[in-house]
This record gives sequence, structure tokens and C-alpha cells, in this order.
Amino acid sequence: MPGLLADLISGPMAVRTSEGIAHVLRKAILAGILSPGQQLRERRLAEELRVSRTPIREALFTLRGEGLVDLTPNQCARVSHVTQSDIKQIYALRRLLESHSARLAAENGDRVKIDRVADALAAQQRLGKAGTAQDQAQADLAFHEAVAAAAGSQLLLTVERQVLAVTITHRSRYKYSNPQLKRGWRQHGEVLKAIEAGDGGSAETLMAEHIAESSEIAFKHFGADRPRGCRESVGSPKRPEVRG
Amino acid sequence: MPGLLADLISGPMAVRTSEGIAHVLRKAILAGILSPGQQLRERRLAEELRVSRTPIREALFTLRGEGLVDLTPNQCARVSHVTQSDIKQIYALRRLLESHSARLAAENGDRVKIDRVADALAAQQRLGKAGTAQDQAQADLAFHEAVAAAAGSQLLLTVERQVLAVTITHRSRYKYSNPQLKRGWRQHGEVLKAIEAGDGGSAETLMAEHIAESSEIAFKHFGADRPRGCRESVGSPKRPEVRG
DNA sequence: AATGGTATACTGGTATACAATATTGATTGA
DNA sequence: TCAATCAATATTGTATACCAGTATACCATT
Repeated sequence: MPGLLADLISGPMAVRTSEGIAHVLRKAILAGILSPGQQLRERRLAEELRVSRTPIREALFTLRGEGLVDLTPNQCARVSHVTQSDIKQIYALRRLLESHSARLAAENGDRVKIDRVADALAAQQRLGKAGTAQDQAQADLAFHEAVAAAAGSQLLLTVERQVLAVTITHRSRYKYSNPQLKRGWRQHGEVLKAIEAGDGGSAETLMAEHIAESSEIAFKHFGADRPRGCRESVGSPKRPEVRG
Repeated sequence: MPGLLADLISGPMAVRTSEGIAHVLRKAILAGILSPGQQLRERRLAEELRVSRTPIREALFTLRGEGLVDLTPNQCARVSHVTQSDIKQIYALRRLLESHSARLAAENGDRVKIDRVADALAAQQRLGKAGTAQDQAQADLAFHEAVAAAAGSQLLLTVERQVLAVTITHRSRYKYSNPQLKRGWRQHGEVLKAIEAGDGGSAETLMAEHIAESSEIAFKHFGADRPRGCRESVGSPKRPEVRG
């Protein structure tokens, strides 16, 4: 009966610098500190974070895999920005995945994980209308992630997290109005109640409707695009010297 | 067994070397040349593929993002291996995603993309029972990917591709029997017919049933676990020299 | 014989150096 | 005045060197 201790190991024990860098950049992107389209120059990041370019580069590759960063060869990395068409596809997929998650959570969710869902909703309501757009977005998506976790499939959770991560970069850019907030809470509450009651069908339907409405709101807030160009506003290239 | 990977290099590598490397390794993993659990030592790969460790490393990070490679700090990379529980979750997710794709393909799919689905089925039947397990798997999943493409959502296609990529590493390890093959073709044919008829409901149901059956077959074929250890069969560390 | 200690060589992690490419602002010609 | 050109330099891409962590075989001890 070996391996009981091994179960306690959650992630890798030793740290890799690039993991820490990826974590920092991820947080910055999701929090809106780094806005969509913003250029990420390797040397500058390396200098600012006190490491060499190597771990920066690895972190950028990691974040690309998560859909948070766009990499084009020989051009500087940029924070991903979503198009209007992306928004449409994102919410369509979220509706599919999350309504399924809600059903599974209702049918198979254990007590502890369902409590986490309730906690997330409580936290969201506690925040009220006080928080910034980012705070609201974080709290909102925390509820949805909790539902996904309660569904009991690690793979499903991973995929949903990925889609949510891309969602939040856009969701963080606008605040809900007071009525919108309250309506959102009510819908979350109804989903939670259905899950607690073990009513998979209702949970699925309610979640689908909720996401459809969220999609409408997301669609209304849509900003302009960002300028291109990658160079740091360079002083002035010296005048070409005349040879002779 | 040196030089197997180098043979996969076809033309000039992509603009960025690491992209080409990732492509080669991806192909090798999906084709089963690199089997699950196999160790991927950076120096060896670099030597074999005639590049430095840097692009190798970037490729490994890319492949980790695709779920094809496991990276643990300070230990050599390994080809991902799926557990029995993974299989269950993978096919459950595939059923959800692909039945939805089938519906969308039926309702919105354009002529060209639907033809691609028909082509995929034809190619699969043309292969017959001749091919290896890998060939069968490739042809099988090509059909499913075509359906996903016909659904018309780039995001959906991306996610499905990712899930299919993980599927194929397992699916490539066993051949279908003759009756299983024919049954699979028939089911594919029915899905295709429903899509061509624009019957979203049938397409969705048929695809769901088909994947449920495939899941059963996948479940029956399940191999042993991988060995551990990461070093190249080391020659012999010299006997510690006595000082004095 | 089995266990633990330790030296050593191999592996991955990071920094740095160098090559290739792209961007930019000035210059120049129409 | 405006577009095309050009060269300087910032920026990314790759290779290499060095450091640190880890695994394995041998040895001492029990």
C-alpha cells in the first residue's frame, strides 16, 4: 500500500522561473493591467521582472497555449484581443459546455463542491456594486468555474477554464448596471437551487438561458482596435553617414 | 533507433524553427513513433534534429499546451499517457462537442465543407481494412474533424482538435475488427446523410450514439503503464577516487 | 542481505552572446 | 507635398556556456 503520500502531491514541487513569470503575466492580462493588443517586448519584460529573456520566452509560449497571447514570428508578442465574431463563438461554446456542466453538477456533484458554488455566489453578492469591472468579472466567472468544478470531470474543467480565461479579458472591460447585477445574481441563484435539488434538466436550461443573456450584454460592449507597430518610441536613428 | 525523427522533416522548416520541431514531434506522437510515457531528452532531440536546445524547448512548451507532452521541472519531458479515467472523460466531452458540431454542420454547413466530410468518409472506406492501426485512427478522426470544421466555428474546431489529438494517441494502438469497421462506416454514413439533409436533430443524435459506441471499444483496449526513470542507460559513474 | 551515504555524471534551467529580421525616421527625388 | 528609399538600431531567433538539480552505482554500515 504505497503511494498514499504521493497523493498529497498536487503539482510539481520545484518551481521553474518561467512558471512564475507565466503566472504574473496571466494575472496581469486577466486583471486588465495588460490590455488586449498591447505589445509584450521580451527584453523589457526581462528587465522589469529581473530575469533573462529565456524564461520570459517560455512563459509567452505557455500563455499562447492558453489563448492569452498572440505570437507572430519576428514580431513582438501581443496580448490577445477578441473580435466580435470571437465573442459570439466564445459564448456559444460556453453555453454548450456550461449548461452540460450544470447538469452534471446537479446529477453527480458532491456536497463540498456544491458548497463552493454557493460560496462563490455569496462572495459575488457580498462584493455588490462596489467593485471595479475586473472585480465583478472575477466574481462572476468564479461562480461559473465553481459549477464546472462541481461537474466532476477534470478535462471538462480544464477546457472550460481555458474558454473562461479568454472571456474574462473582454468581460473585465465593462461594469454591469445595478439591475443587470441583480438579474445575474437571481439567475445564478436559480441555477444553484436546481443543482442543490439534483434537478439536472432545470440546471441545464437555466444555465443556458443565463449565458444567452450574458452574451447579449457582452455583445453590446465592444471597443475599437489597437494600433500596430512594435518598436519602442525610438529616439532618432543617426543620420546615415556619407562615406568618402 | 536513431534518425527516425529526422526522416519526418520534409521541406524547409517553418519561419520559426521551433514551429517545425513542434510539427515533427506532434506527427511522431500522433503516429505512435513516440509512444506514451517515452522520455524526450532535450540534448538528444537537439542532436537528432540538428538544432540547438532552444527551439526544442519551445516546441515542448507548445506541445504541452496541446496536451501531448508532460513537463515536470528538472525532469525530462515525456509523451503524455492517458489513464482509463481520462478515456472516459475524453469520450464524454467528444460526445458533447461533436454531436453539437454535427447539428451545426447540418444547420449551417456550406456545400464545400460538407463535401470535405464526404471525402473523409470515402477515404476511410477506401483504406478498408488494409491500413495499420495508425492509418485507421487517422482516417477515422479525419472524418470527425471534417464535421467539426463544417460546423463553422473556429473556436469549436480548435477545442475539438485538441481533444481529438489526445484521443488519437490511444486510438492508434488498436485496430478495428472487420465488423467494427463496417459498423463505423455505416454510422458515419448516416451522420453524413443527416447533415446533407439539413436534419440537425438526427445528426446530433446519430453522432452521439456513434461516439458512445466508439467509447465502448476504446475502453476495452487498455494497456499497461509506463516505466519510470529518466536517465539514458548511464555507462558507469566512475568509482569515487580516494583522496590523500 | 538490506539499508543508507556519497560521489559523479547526466539532465534540465538560465544567462548571455551573436545572427537575422523588421521597424522607423530622415533623406531624397519627383 | 508626398511617396519611395535607405541605413541605423531595436527586436526577435538561435546557439552556446555555465549553473543547479537529480538520478544512479558503488561503498560502508548495520
